[in-house]
Amino acid sequence: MKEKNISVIKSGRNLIVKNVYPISLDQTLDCGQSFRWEKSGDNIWHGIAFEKSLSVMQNGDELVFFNTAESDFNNIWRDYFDLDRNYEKIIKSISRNRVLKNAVKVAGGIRILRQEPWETLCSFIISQNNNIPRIKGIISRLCENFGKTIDGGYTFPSAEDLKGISVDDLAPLRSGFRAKYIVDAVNKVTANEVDFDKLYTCDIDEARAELMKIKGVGLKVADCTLLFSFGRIEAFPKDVWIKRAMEVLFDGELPKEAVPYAGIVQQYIFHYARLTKLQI
DNA sequence: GCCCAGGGAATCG
DNA sequence: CGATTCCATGGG
Repeated sequence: MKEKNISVIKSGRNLIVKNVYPISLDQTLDCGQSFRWEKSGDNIWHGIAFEKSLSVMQNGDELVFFNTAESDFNNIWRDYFDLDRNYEKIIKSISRNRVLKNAVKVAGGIRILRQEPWETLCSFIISQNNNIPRIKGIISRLCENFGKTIDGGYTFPSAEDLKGISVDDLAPLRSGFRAKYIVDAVNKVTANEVDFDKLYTCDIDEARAELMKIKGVGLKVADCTLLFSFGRIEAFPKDVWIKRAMEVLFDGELPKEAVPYAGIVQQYIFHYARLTKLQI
């Protein structure tokens, strides 16, 4: 599993990371798996995760982590950006399929993030029957109202931060019918009725069922959480885009080359379908 | 006004 | 079971 030659070089207060291939920060941070990263005009991505603020930039095949300690890189960002998974091997394998080979051309720089479970669960509860700009707005207001202020912005409020919250308390989010789902998630997670720890390794259907104890969490939200937080690439979130794309591209059935890497391929297809607006 | 948005619950038949 | 309807809100 470990990729061979990631090299991490200190350069003043920055870290230069080389030999990560393939990776595209633009694709990875703007493909709908996360909602809190923003790129400034100077090509630098800014975000907050695990209560740490990060500015990061890509220069060709180099990643520059600004003002980042090696310990933070190794403890947080290395896993967050999934830098130790061998994507080259996966792409080689799925590219035997002609359509997937084309999808890789426009989306092959995506890394499946390993985000905080609570943030991902909450974000995709908010995502249901919603569009990405408004999802981002609601999440932004959630963080401003209930997160901690740190240098560079607000943290995503933990379930514990939100403990005891009511639907009325969430009114400033303007999240509509989803507020009651957020409340139920807060209640079940803080009460340990939903156990995140086992979701990394337990049977995938058991993991889905665990998350689906929460009202407002169905198969799609569960699979997004398992894929974008727990590295469970066998999860395959089926949203409206994917359903359409699967029909057009594959007559409804995932090519067998893709099955072992379903979740990663899902992101390639999702990004490909949205970019090309399905005029394929 | 209408339609749709990274769905899911409730309620049918 | 599968199919339909409703859910809040905002942009096109």
